[in-house]
Amino acid sequence: MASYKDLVKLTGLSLGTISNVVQGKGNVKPENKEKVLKAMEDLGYRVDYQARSLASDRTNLIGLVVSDIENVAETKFMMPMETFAEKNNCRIITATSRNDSEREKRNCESMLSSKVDGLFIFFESLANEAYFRMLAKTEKTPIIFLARYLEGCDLPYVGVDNFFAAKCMVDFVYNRGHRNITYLDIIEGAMLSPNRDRRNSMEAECKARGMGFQLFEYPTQNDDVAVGYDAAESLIRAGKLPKMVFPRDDSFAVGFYNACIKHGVRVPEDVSIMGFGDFYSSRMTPKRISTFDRKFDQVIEAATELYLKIRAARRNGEDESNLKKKVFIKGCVIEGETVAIVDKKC
Amino acid sequence: MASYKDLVKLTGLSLGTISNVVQGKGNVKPENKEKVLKAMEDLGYRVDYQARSLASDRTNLIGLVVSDIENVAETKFMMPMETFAEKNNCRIITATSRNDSEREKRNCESMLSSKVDGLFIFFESLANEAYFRMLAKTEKTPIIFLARYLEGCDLPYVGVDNFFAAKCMVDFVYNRGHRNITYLDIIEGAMLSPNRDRRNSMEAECKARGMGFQLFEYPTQNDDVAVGYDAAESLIRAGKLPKMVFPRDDSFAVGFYNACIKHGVRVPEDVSIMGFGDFYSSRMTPKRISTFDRKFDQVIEAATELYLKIRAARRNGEDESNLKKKVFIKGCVIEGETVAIVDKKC
DNA sequence: TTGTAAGCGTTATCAT
DNA sequence: ATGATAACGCTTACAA
Repeated sequence: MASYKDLVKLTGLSLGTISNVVQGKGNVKPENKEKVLKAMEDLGYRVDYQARSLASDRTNLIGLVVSDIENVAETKFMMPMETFAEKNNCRIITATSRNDSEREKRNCESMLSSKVDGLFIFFESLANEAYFRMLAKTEKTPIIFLARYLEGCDLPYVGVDNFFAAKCMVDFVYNRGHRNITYLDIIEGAMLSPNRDRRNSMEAECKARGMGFQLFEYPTQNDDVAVGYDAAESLIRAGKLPKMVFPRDDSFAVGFYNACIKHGVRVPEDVSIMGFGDFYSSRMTPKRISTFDRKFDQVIEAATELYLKIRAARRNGEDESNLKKKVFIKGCVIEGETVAIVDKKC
Repeated sequence: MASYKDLVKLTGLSLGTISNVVQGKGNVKPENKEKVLKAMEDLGYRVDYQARSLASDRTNLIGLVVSDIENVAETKFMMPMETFAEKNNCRIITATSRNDSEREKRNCESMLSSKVDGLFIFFESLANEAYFRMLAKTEKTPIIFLARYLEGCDLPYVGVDNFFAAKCMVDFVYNRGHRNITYLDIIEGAMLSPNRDRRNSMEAECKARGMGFQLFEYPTQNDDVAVGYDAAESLIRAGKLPKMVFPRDDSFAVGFYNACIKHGVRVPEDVSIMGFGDFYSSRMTPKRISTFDRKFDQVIEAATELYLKIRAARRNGEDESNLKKKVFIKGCVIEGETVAIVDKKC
C-alpha cells in the first residue's frame, strides 16, 4: 500500500532520491539512503511492478504457453524456466492450451497484452500456423518455439535433434545385434515436426544399415500409457510380438512393458523395448526402460539464452540476422535394461 | 504498440469513448463503436494490462506458489487453476520454492509486488511460519493455503480431509478382513499437517477397531519411489514383509510394488498395498494400485470459490467473519487390485 | 452520447 | 546529491 509518496512524506526527500535508493542506482548520500531504507522498512514498502513496468517499458515477465502442463514432458520445462527467471529476476506467466487451438491463440494474445518481455510457445498442433506466421512478422517481443518448429517460419526455435536421436537409437540396438525393428506410433492428423523427423529418420537409419523397419500405427488421441498397454496385449494375443519394438515415447513404452509383465512375457528376453524421452523410466518400472534422454533442461537453457540475445539485439537496434535461430539439442541414449543383446542374425 | 492515443487520432473520438468501446462499457453510438472497432483492427491494437492495472487497481493476476511443480500432486493444481483463471479472465503467475524456504518467501514477496489479486500458497515446510503469520495480519490481498495448513493461523485454507481419508482407508481394509497394518513413512523434521493428520488418524482408527498398527519410518528426504523400492527390498530380504502395508503415498507405493514384482512377491496374495493420492496408480502399474483419490480439482475449486468470496467482501468493505475459511475436501477410496480379501484372522 | 482531466506508482531526464 | 517534472497507457469520475 505504501508508495513513493509516503516515503517522501516520511523522509522529507524527493521522489527522485527515493527512486534511486529503491533501484540502487545513482548517487545518494549514505545517511539519506539509510533514512529511506528505514522508512521502507517501517512502512512495509514493496515496489509496484505494474507501475514500474509502465514507466520503464519492460515488465520482467516472461510468458510460457504449453499445451498441457500435466504432461510429463512439458512439466520438465518449468524448473529450468524458473531457474532462468530467478537469475534474471523476472516472473513467469503460464497458460495451457488444453487441446484447443483457439485457447492457444487467446493465451498468446493474453501474454502479449500482459506485455511479456519474451514469449515461449510449445504449440500443440498446426492449427495456428497462420497466426504464428503473422506474429513472426508483426511482433517486436521475442517469441521462441520450444520443441516443435514450423517449416520455413522465421520464428526462432529450440528443440531436440531428432535426427541425431534416431541415429543414436538405431546405433544402440544395431550394436546389440538387432537387425529388425518395429516402430509403434499413433496416427496424427498433421504430424508435428519432432515426431515426423524422428520417425522418418529412424526408417532411414535402418535402411542405411540394411535393417528391417516395420511400422504399426494405432488410431488414438488419448493416453499413451493405455495405448502402449493395449498395443502389447493385442500383439501378444495375436502371437505377433516382435523382438524389438520402439514405442513412440516412454508413456507408450511403460504401458507396453507393463502389459508384457502382466502376460508373462519376459523383457528383454522375449521382447526388447526402447522408449523415448526419459519420462519415468528410471523410476516407475521394475526394470529401467532403455530410452533416450532429450535433455529438456538444455533445451530451455539454449532457448532462454537465445531469447536474451534477441532481446538485446532488438533493444539496441542491432542486426539480428547473424544469430543462430534454430537450435537443435543433442540428447543421449540411456542404456537401461530392456534391450537385449542378441545373436547377430535376428 | 498502438495505444488509445493512436485510436483517438484515427477516429477523431476522445479517450473516454475509446475506453468505453474497449471495455464494452457505457453508451456509445453504434456507428462510433464500429469506427473504433475498425481502428483497433487496423492498428492491431492490444490492451496494455499493465497500464490497465495501474489505473484500475486490479491486476487480474493470481499467484501460485508451489514447492515443486514437477511433483505430481502439485502439477494437479495447475489445470483446475487454469480453468478458474480462464473463467474469471485472469492470468496465473507461478513460482516454485524448490526446497528452499528463503526462495519461497521471495516468491511470495514477488507475487505481492506484482500486485496479484489473490495468492495461493502450497508451502513446503514450516520454516516460513512466522512470515506467513505476519502476512495474515498485514495483507489485504486474499491469501489462501492449499493442501497444508498452519495451526491456529488466520489464513484461509483448503485441503484434503485427512481424518476422513484415514477412516475410509482403514474401513476399506477392515472390511476386506485385514486386522493388522503397517504404515510406511519417512522421517520429517517437522511434520506437515496432512501427513500428521493422516498418520495419527490411521493409528487412532486402527485402535478403535482393535486392529494392530505398526509404523516403519525411513530416514530420507528424496525420491519417494526409490524409498518405496528400497523399503520393500529390505523387508523382503529380512523375511519380514507384512501382509498389509500403507506406504505414505502413491510414489512410495509404486516403488514398493515394483520391488515386490521384481522379487517374485505376489501382490496382493503375499502382500497387500494401499497407496495414497492417486498419482499414477491407474496408469503406471500392471495392477492398479488401491489408493485414495484426494480430489485435488475439488480442492482448487473450493479454494478459488473461497478466494472470490473473500475478495468480494474486502472490496465491498463487508464483514468476512462469517465466511468458512477452513475447508476440508472429502476424497474417496479407489478400490484397485492390490488389497487382498483375507480370512478374518490375520 | 461524448469529451476532459485527474490519477494510478513508478522511471528518467534535466535543472539545480 | 537532490528536486521537479513529464511520461507511461489506461480508468473513472464529472462536465458538457
